[in-house]
Amino acid sequence: MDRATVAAHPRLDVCHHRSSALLTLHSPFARKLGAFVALTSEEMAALDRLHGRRKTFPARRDMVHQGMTNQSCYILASGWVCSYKLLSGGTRQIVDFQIPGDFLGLRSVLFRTADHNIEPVTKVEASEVLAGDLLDTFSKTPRLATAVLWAASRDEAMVVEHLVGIGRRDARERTAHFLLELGARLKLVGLGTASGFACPLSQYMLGDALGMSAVHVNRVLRELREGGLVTFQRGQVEIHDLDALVALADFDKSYLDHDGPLLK
Amino acid sequence: MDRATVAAHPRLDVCHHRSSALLTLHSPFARKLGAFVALTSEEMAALDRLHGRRKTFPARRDMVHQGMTNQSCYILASGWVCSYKLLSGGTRQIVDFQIPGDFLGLRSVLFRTADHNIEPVTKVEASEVLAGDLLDTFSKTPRLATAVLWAASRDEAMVVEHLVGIGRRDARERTAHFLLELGARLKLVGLGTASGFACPLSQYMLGDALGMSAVHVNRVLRELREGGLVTFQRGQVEIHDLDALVALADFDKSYLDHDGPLLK
DNA sequence: CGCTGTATTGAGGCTCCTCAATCCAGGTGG
DNA sequence: CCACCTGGATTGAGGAGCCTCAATACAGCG
Repeated sequence: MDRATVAAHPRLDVCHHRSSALLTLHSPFARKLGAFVALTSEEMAALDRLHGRRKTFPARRDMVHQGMTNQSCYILASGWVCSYKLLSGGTRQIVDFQIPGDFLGLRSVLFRTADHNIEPVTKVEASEVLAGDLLDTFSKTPRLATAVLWAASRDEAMVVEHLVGIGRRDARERTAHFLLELGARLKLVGLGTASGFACPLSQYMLGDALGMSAVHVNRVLRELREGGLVTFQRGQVEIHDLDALVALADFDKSYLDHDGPLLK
Repeated sequence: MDRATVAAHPRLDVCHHRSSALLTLHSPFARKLGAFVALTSEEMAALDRLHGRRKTFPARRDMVHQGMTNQSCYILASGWVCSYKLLSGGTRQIVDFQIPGDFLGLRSVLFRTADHNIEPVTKVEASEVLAGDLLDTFSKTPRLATAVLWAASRDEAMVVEHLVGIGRRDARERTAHFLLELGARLKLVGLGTASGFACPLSQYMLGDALGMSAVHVNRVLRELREGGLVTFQRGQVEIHDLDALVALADFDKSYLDHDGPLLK
């Protein structure tokens, strides 16, 4: 994997989104959008201007909760957050986790009121994106609107995969799939390797994400550990038998990754 | 709820998307986008041009299946379709049903290869939208890109609600929620009333959508029927006690509907 | 050094599944 | 016009998976 040299014409820089030196000068978010739409330097600059105030949020205190109106959205710089919905019974379902480079709260902005809660799992740093700025940018830089549509579709694909898992995979398969997906995403932003990653999630959170009880999560993790597949202890996930895990989970990462920008 | 008269300036026509006579001249799809972004007549025209060949598909034969490349997407004119994913074990999970006016296959176009299957539930008529036309339209008519982003986000909200249901609602609640959501969507496009709607889905399909077995669907439907809540027989859903059903399902339809366009 | 949140393990029970039989309606061919 | 066929709906019986409750073990922290 040789690094491409920075070409004169910026369009060419992003033909292979993971190999452009120039891109690493921009935010991980810009790098992500560059995977979908080959961005010009103007578009890159517009993206950079989008980043508003840098804000810090403490762990465990909701950044956004259901029903709030006129929210901003955020681009996550460091830390993990989760998006979840509360049910009347007091239970919750975690829809997704966001890791550095992810966009969050887009739906809360597009609809005027938030339809889900956003809670930092750890201490979080994020750039605020004002709703007005976002919509202005879309009208002035239409290709960015398309790029964000693309990114949103990738997020939707993840939610769909999550739905499939909860609907049709049993607890072991579902857990395996979840860990593999998380690992693949973290690897894409340089926060993990093929053999493992740091993971700040508690078994309660895993349970709320996987649609099962924390107790059962514990039993499943033990089974996976005793089967020599994967270990999740003390905030660290170690993948011991990737192939077996992939086979168990029926994991296909194609929905997470692309070879290059789809729109030239 | 008085009907607004058709104003001279088209921008104003769509302030209340369900009350504009002019809009009914356009496709249901245009009406839906108009709920998000107040469309000018030029934008409307661009939307109309998007509709390509009208195609017919027989029931039960996949229109698109996983892995196909270079797909078109479609705007559904009549009939029902479902989007589903197959698992290695031979089971499937239905992610969503599409009804007239819905856009389908957007993700299959944005990514170059389809990540899910699309199967007509009934005989279907749909306008083909070519991938190139779609992207061209986005660049020439940027507000339409934003509008489609909005519509895609609404779809995502539905998938999220579906995920929450499968993860954290039991079979009765889930089924009730599903029927309510379907009813609300059909009502929005004039295919149902508050008291019921025609529904071509078999109990097998319901099971694949709700993440349960067809046998259990049957038992749950019986319970709901015997409880006087709702009857689903011979392709017809009759809602007998809407309030009780809403309470049971913890149903909040705000994610389906909006008061008016969000972007003026 | 107790407090608090998390992890771990056991016991018992409920939900939902699978397998299997029966019933019913619509369509088809004789 | 009826026997047959097919796909869906319905019901029963037994079992697997996951849940809840509850106890105990840990680890970090003020």
